[in-house]
Amino acid sequence: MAKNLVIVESPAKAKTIEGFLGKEFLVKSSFGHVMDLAKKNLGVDIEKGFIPNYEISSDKKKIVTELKKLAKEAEMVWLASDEDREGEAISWHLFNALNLEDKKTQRIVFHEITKTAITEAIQNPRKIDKHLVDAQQARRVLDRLVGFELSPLLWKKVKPSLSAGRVQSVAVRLIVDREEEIKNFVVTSNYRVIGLFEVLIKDKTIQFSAEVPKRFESKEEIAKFLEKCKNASFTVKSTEKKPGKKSPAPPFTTSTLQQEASRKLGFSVANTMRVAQQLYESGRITYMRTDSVNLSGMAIAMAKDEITKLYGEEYVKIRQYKTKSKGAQEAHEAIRPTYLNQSGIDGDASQKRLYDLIWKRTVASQMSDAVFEKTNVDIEISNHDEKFVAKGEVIRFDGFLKLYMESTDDENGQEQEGVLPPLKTGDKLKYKEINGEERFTQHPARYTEASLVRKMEELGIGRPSTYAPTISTIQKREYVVREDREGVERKYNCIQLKGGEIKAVVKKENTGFEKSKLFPTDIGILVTQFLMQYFEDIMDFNFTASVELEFDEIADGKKVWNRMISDFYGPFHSKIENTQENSKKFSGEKLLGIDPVSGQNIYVKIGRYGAMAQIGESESEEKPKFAGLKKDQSIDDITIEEVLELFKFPRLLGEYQGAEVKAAIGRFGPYVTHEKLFYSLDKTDDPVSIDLERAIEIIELKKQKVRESVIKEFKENKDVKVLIGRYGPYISIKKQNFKIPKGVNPEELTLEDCIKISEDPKNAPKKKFVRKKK
DNA sequence: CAGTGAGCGAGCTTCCGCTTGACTT
Repeated sequence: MAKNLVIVESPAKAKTIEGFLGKEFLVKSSFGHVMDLAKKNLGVDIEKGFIPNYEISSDKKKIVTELKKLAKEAEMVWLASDEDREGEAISWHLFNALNLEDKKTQRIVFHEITKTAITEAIQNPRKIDKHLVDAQQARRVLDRLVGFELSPLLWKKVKPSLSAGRVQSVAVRLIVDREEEIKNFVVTSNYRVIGLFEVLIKDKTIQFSAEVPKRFESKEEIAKFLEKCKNASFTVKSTEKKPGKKSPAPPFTTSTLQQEASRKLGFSVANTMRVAQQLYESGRITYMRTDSVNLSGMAIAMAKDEITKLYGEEYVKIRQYKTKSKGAQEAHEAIRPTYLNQSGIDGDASQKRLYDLIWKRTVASQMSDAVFEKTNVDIEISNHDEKFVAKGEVIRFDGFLKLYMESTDDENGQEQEGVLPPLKTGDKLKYKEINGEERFTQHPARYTEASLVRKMEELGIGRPSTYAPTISTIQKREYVVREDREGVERKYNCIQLKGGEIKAVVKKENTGFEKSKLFPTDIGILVTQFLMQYFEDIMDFNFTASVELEFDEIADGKKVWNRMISDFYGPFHSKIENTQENSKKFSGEKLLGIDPVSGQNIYVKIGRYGAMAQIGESESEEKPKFAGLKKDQSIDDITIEEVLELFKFPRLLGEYQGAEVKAAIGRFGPYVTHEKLFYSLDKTDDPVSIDLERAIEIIELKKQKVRESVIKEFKENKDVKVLIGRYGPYISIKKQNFKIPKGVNPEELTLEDCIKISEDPKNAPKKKFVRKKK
């Protein structure tokens, strides 16, 4: 029996550490937090001074039982959760949940997973820091109070099942605000002029381009300028050389990894985290949820060796990076390869690509600066005050660029500055062509998942472990959608001087194209408006940062945690009560126009089931008519014609096999119905224009699919069927589904087998909440 | 799965941050 039990947070970490510690130590993991506020109700006793009601999380009962047993048998228990607020709380929860004794419990922390660091930690144990635990309790209770008082208010005032919270609501606000900025953005245009020049050097003609620094306001102004250029001579007036340098980006944190993987590999935030988890579990990289850019001494030494071996000593430059992000807790290292001498790994394509990115970024971070020589050449126009400027860039020493260059979010990219010919003052130049081109100003860019994470990190909102889940929550709640949008064609003016002639042409370009961008939905906009109106302080971008300061004071023992919560809760709760009583239903109702048939008002608004249109007044005696909007329609920009179309449903298409076929739009999108059965339409079908022929095609196709899905039927009992679905074969009995136990051949199932399987409580279907019918 | 939208009242939804598998019709 092991004398010592060490408990860490992650099982992969436990495995590594056990190797360092020898037989006397058993290393186990808690799989993160083991206790949390009660799931039901508020979980906080407000009257008694915000006493939290903790319980062991349902998915941790098993591990707690096991750890309890091991702790009892051990002589000493070492709580080795991470060295941050949450980690301290995990240790404290373990202490309570495992009924540990003070005298046989030690708290240890280490910053890197090396034998030295761990041995040193064991030699320097301490006790649980109760102040730090209190800071975590304050964080936890505040989030629960905010989330569990705001959400029910939304259910009542806006729509059921919605959610609000310190992090997610601000994330949605960022996207809503950005869309508003874009809507209000006024596009203007101006002209830039680029000349293609020729110079004769050693009997060779060399071409290069130069730009007029000034932007021209109009076509006419450009034409005048080009007219002058026709007869002008061009001379190099001055050349200037300046040295420049570029430094590598720091090693990856969760947030920067998500950004780079999005830009360079096109990964979603969730995908990046899934692949990184796989790399971590197979021991390829260090921990992937971190806000630290720090590398261990060992990692730096490995990087130095590797760079020297690959490129030589002049490429090495050891650097210590400092984190800039707000609220960083730095319990881990930066994300880096475990073994820097492995430049590649086995694995699937995603794993290889992500590893390659991490390896390059890490190694490059310890390499020399790239050194440039920048050249500026001014070109005089003999009959005009304006000048042309040619810019060139030559790399004198590539340094880290040999390996890796961080990409940017700027979609237009910078102009590539090429190599200029060796120009001297007084050189005479000839123009080949001079082009004036209309350029448009651009609205601020919509967020991608990764650029939203960057913004959140900048504001100190959310943590490395929650970026990906938060992004998926706001999409799951349908506050935000991630979409591609097609661009539109735009015309722009060009004027060219070539061979002494000036020619104007209109060219076309595609603009407004968006790939995987985040757009707010009607409901996202509405909820944001509601929260901004009644809870501006929670929606303030600095709210998290300011409560974080208070958490720090609690951690330092300068503030009592439940006093801080009490000070916050008082005014917050009055606002909740006030809004509850004094505000009306918040539906975003908008008067769209008049119904030409009835002469009544047409409104659009958000109802219990989402966006809808209404003809007539809610308060009138005669009940108004309602119609749901289609999924891709928005109350923001729907037209009255589109709304009137919606009221034409259900449309009778005709008869098929003696029964009516109708088309309509339901909760799950457009469908046709026939003999009381429903058939969803394809994305390409439009319920407004679909004809009987196509409807029959859809009906027959679905019927065919249903027939094909049947593996077995029983004459004796028509209710019982063996079917094949998305996840393989299953048993269906009167709309209830049961999975087939492993090792059973579905073809050989008898009716008795099926009934037996369905009656086994182990296979009972999960209880699902079904909305009651009226 | 399904054609709702008033109001009533039952029972339900909801937060953030720490961790992985179990599980889906």
